[in-house]
Amino acid sequence: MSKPRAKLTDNFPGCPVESTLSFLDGKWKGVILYHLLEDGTLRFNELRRRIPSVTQRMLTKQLRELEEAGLVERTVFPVVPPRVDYKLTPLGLSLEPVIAALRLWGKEHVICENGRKYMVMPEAKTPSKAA
Amino acid sequence: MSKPRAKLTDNFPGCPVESTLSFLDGKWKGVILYHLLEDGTLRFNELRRRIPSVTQRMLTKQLRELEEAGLVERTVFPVVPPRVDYKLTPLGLSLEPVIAALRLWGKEHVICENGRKYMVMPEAKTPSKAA
DNA sequence: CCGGATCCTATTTGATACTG
DNA sequence: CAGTATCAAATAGGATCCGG
Repeated sequence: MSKPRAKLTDNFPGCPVESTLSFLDGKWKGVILYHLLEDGTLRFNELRRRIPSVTQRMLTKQLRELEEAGLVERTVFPVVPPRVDYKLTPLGLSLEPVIAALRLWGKEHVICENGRKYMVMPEAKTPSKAA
Repeated sequence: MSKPRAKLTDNFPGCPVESTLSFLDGKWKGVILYHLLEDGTLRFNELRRRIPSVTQRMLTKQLRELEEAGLVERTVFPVVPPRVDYKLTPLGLSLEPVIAALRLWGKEHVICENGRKYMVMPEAKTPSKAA
């Protein structure tokens, strides 16, 4: 702990971009947020089923980080067997446009099948030239 | 090589989100893209000056990854001293709405000063949790 | 059902020195 | 100026077992 690597970037113009990305960091936060946006409230194992290749440990971990960031709310029901619900906080919900933008770009420019990635160049399909 | 960690997620609904994020992954890609969007073309050290805490090694690495992803174009001028320009490809430019969304959210919900992060809740205007 | 605790490996990043 | 090369540290992620 002698020298904590700069957790975030410098306070420079690009900072807001990095700040936002820092909340989406980790292998599963994007999908988690996506599913919570879609379904509203999900239990732990419901989330797990929607993200088959995530391990219990990592799902827990990423959910805790999202919770700590104030994006996700965790509700524990004192019942047996245990029941824990996850849903987005207002702050989490406010990420909707961000997730939407990420999703849109992915749908337009990446073909994702069977775990493989293929790029789709912009001119090949839509000549939406904004340059 | 026995079991390569799934590089990407499953081909599930959240996939486009994850795909896009995978291109922005790494500590500096966000800022790099931001600055290239802002300034159009930048030389290596110009980029470095805009991102003071990035190391030479990392800047090179991330730029190479962006190049390989087809988002950034690298131009080497055969002169002495060397000159290398970086600019976005059309595909890279198409990320503009994504970066804009990330940036907007960051500006609205995160205060980033002196390397510290403070959240700004959507309803409460004052960050009562800042400790 | 929802985790926490351990252990272990892979990947990422940083520090530093060197080069055409 | 724009990198490479090496080494070491830190982190992330996965596998597995345990527990209320």
